[in-house]
Amino acid sequence: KKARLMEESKKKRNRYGGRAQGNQPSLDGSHDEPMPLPNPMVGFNLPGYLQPSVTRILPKQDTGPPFFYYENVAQAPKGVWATISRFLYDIQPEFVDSKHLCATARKRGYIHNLPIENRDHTRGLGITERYKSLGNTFQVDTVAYHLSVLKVMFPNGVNVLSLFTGIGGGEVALHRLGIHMKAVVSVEIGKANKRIFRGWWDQTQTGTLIEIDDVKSLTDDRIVSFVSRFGGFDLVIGGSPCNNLAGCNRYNRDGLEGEQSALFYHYFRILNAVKSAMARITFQAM
DNA sequence: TGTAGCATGAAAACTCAT
DNA sequence: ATGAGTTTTCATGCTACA
Repeated sequence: KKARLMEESKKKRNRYGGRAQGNQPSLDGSHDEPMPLPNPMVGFNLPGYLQPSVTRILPKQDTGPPFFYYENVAQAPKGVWATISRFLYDIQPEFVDSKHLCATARKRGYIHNLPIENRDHTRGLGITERYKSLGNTFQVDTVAYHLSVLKVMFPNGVNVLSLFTGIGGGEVALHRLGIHMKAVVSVEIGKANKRIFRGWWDQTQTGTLIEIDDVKSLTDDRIVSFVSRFGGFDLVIGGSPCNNLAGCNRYNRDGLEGEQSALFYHYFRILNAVKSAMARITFQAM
């Protein structure tokens, strides 16, 4: 019985791996390398957490500018995070369960005389669509914790390249941190998400917002022109689609080569285009 | 045409034992 | 270490109904 189970799981793994791998062989041929998730899932450090915090020294060429911030589901199919890490300069992922940064179960009473209509910036969506958009966005408390280091580094504000903006969780995090956004180039394909984000921006921000529909249409040439127009980006931020990675997908969990999740490679492409365009600018200035 | 409501499994981590 | 049972998971497709 044991042998049969082993055999079956092996077969399944091969079938799954073949599909996930697609016709795109991994660069070093090993897509099954281990990337264990930490337990507890607290990332490199947490505020007030009694545990040795990780010290990390990145190679000079990987420290930026620009800073970048990439996100996806922790529990992706095997090998996916290893691949993502390999493309993003072998930087180790910081896995965090947001339950360590926000309390979802807190019963409180509130007495106030504020208006109670039009409270949150996701108004105007149906409940199904709203739930989906909220479920897909950054967890603002967690992202704000990670981005909080930027506050003292950029007292005059930041230029942001925002990929897969969604309803703007990253921008909301920056805003809550009191970090001014001088300019945001936002790439988002969802009409409802764009409407929500634009509405929030117009009501809370004074900086420049440029909207682009599709990462595929953000060509290297356009990136060069944006970089020269804004003098470079301080932050490239985004979480690429999880559709083909997420555990609850029963139909197309095809891994990083899946139809939507393969857009990760555009994040990689665009980040490198920004880096090289910015390197050229500083070289010209010298 | 669009959406609320509901049904649909499996990979992989996790727990707990040996 | 290994294994069996349990738990968790940024989803998708169909149907009824407005």
